[in-house]
Amino acid sequence: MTDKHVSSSLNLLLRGADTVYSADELAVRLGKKKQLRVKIGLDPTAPDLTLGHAVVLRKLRQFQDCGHKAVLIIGDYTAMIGDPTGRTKSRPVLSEDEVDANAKTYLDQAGKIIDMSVDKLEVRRNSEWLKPLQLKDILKLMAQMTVARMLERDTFAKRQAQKKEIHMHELLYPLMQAYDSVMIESDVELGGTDQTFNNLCGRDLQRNAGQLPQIVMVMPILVGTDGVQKMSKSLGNYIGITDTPTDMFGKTMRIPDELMANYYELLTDLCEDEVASLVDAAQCNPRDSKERLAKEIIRQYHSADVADKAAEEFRRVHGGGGGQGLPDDIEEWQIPVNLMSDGRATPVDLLVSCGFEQSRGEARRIVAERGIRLNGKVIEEATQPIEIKNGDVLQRGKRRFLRLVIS
RNA sequence: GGACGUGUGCCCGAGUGGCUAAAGGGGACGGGCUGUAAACCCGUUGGCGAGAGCCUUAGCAGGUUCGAAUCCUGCCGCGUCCA
Repeated sequence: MTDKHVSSSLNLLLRGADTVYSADELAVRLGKKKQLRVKIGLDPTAPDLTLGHAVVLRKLRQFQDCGHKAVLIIGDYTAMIGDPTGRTKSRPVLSEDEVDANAKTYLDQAGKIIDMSVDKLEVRRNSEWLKPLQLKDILKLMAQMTVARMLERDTFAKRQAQKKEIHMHELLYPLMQAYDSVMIESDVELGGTDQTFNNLCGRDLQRNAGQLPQIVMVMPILVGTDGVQKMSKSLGNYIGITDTPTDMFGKTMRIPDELMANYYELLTDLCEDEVASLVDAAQCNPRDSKERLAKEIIRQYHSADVADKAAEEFRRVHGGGGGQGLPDDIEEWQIPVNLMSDGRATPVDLLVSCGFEQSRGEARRIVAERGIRLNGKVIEEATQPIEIKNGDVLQRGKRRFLRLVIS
């Protein structure tokens, strides 16, 4: 690698990063022209990946593309504590089978983003080195940290201020994660900004162990589709990596305009200038830029073809006024025979039975709210039987469709 | 271990014996307006019932009362202070 190469890959690698501790060190290490070990930790308790995870994984991919090696740590042992960042309650211990299953799903999904070839990826579980530790080893680990420093950590500090409880074992979490860095001799650790403290701990332990401290690169936390909170599955404001193209497209179109620039930067490869003009309302209709964004995202997890189709479908179903068209793929639902009588069925029965509504009361309400249509026509009466033909389309609100099948 | 508090619907939060299925806000959902954005407006937000209406619910278990989410007792969870 020439110096020129080094500086161009440095530019690429720094793109989108929130903070690097430190960029200078990174430049030096890249200059050594050896394959770097780039660590990323994952939590086997939550195997469903969102675009939030993608931000960090995409960065990891960039390192791989520059010739470096990704080291994925499956935190099967740290998961027993649960990252205090999420201030989750104590977590149930996962069985080995669960860890296996979760790790597999995770890898399947991550494979859509990172390079899975053997020379570019190493997968390890931290039980490998954490499990055999004796109390004396743990004490040695703990001796490398002071209480004051540990309590500096924002989540602990916050809880202290609010007089909330902090369990002693939680204090160990950052150390365990840091110890991972020592064990795999990582050169770079990637994470979200909420991981800054944990990752920096790794530097201390490595230094004490006589290793060159890892460079810590933290990526911004992706804001969810609500435009307010961090993207997470439990908050329901997420776009999943395994979402269908239709969902991915729809969800992306529904993000607040202000989020576009952010999503462009963190989730696509478009260059800054291009993004700048797309985001400038004077130069580009926000709707069109958002469509472009949705396409760019879907292309990565599906294909360019699929992305175009999703865009077309979206325009057809939702475009202009009320939106008349139907989606390409409508899930079919077989009406149970006992609901039908004389070719008729009651809306309430249908709605509850097909899962659109949880209770008959809800079903009655949604009909009263004029939220249910059959073949595009609003159903007025919740309890009057209506005629159903094979292939009729039942619609709830603007985006849920079901094709009724009568056998 | 002791003292005092506190526990309400998805969340926050009012109520402090009947008019309370329970104010208000948030969220969510539906409708309107739009670019299915934001903002804004309207509506819905325990179950059953075609309907009148009936039923279940206020940490848990009992009790007082014609009647309790509201008063009493015990238990549990949480919090603050003291040891």
